[in-house]
Amino acid sequence: MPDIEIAHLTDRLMRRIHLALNAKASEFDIHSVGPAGGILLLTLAENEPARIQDLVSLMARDKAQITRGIQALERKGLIARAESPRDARVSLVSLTGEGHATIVVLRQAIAAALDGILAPLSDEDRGVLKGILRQL
Amino acid sequence: MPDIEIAHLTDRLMRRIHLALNAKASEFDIHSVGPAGGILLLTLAENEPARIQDLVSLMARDKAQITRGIQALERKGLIARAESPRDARVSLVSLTGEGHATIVVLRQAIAAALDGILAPLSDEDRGVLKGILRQL
DNA sequence: CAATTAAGTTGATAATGTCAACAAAAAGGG
DNA sequence: CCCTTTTTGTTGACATTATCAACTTAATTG
Repeated sequence: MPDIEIAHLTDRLMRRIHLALNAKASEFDIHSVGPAGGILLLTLAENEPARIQDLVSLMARDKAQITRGIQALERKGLIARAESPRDARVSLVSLTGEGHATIVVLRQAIAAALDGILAPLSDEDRGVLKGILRQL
Repeated sequence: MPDIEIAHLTDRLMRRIHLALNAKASEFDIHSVGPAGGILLLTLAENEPARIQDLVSLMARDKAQITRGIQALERKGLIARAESPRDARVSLVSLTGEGHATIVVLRQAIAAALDGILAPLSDEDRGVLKGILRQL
């Protein structure tokens, strides 16, 4: 019987985070970016400026999704694009001021939800978990 | 700056597993149960027989989703329901022979995909990861 | 320069997720 | 007991997310 448990548990953890956030979304999701938009913003914050392709691999999602996610956030004024000087096909995406402001709130909400879920873990275990996940 | 990284990394890991499996789905997803159906079957296998409500909490999904997932698998002959003798509202779901057979294949496919993704981890780290996730 | 490859966009469609309303049975309290 | 409240599961309607192929434009390669 092959071992699958990690996949199983990961799915569960992800879903719990999702549900916890969703339950309180109205309190912090001011621009209604939704889960997808939120992840996009956060990924962007840590990799600014980024090309669409970068986001595709960082987020492990289809490029069509990223394109549309970016367009939605752009319409809301949370991000802006600049043309790449070296390649006319790519546009470099970065956060606007409003985008940065949004992220501050987002981060706190996620941190709070996560904290509730990770409660049974010691600080040490959290560190270990993070370290292991980073390798992947 | 609150710490969010674990959520981030978990999302990524989940997506990678999803993509890896999706890419080879045609090779093993004989009954086209899809990701949702697969998780349902596996959860069921480890908690047989289960009530809908059990699956709801085990899988951290909405009850409507579970109801429909169960109906789909039932139509495919992979699971069967029995009435609970103590409570006329609940039906106890369990795998049929065909359901069990399906799971064997499923497990191997997931194990293979997971193995590829977890490659950078030592056996020890995998154990630690599993242990930590179990606490959650 | 022609052919191929890479980046991004769009359209169409499928799969998942959410939420509220509902029926039927159980549980609890006077 | 009866009445009210809860629990369990189902359904409908809808929103969000995911997938896949076709296509445009620009870079790359030989």
